[in-house]
Amino acid sequence: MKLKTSFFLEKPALRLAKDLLGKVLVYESEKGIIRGIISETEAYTQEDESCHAFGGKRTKRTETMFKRSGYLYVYFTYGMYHCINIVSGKEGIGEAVLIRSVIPFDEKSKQIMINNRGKEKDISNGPGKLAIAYGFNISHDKLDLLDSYSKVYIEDHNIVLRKISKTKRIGISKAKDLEWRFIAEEF
DNA sequence: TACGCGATCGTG
DNA sequence: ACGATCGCGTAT
Repeated sequence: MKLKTSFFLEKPALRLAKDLLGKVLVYESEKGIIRGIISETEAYTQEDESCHAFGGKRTKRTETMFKRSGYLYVYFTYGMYHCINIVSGKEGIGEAVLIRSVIPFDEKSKQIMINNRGKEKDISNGPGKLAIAYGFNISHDKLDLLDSYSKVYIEDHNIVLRKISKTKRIGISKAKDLEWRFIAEEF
């Protein structure tokens, strides 16, 4: 079932980061429907130095993070990769959850991902990789996952998680010690 | 207008 | 361990 407003509404980043594990990120792409089980996330809040919206910093890029929960925040990094986030918290507060890894939900999704990636291994186990696997880019920024006509949304398939671990975040230079990275280890 | 650097990835 | 590659943010 498609997750609606009540799942996202005003949910803080740390909570949403955990709740998204085991849920399914769906994109009705032109090449077919792509489903992936979210297996790794990271939380970013405006009190957090490594967050793009640290201290309430609103720029053209970060503006999306200040929307209400449930919007897609897409940014371009390292001159070649896109990263996908889901906005959390209340409108006017800059925070989001980075989707770091997904597991293809079914064979058809996997084939589309492989096709988009141009290889068979390690197709969606990293934020830049999964963006390529789905075909997401900056044009997908500011999509509203709660809009009933949206081609991007989250589904609940009642996947049971046996083990969730919490670690330090990756690839950042500030606020390194916060354990705001969440990984679904066993399903 | 100029410049330093990054919520990454693939190769070596 | 390191280079690719370029938009963003901050400073000039």
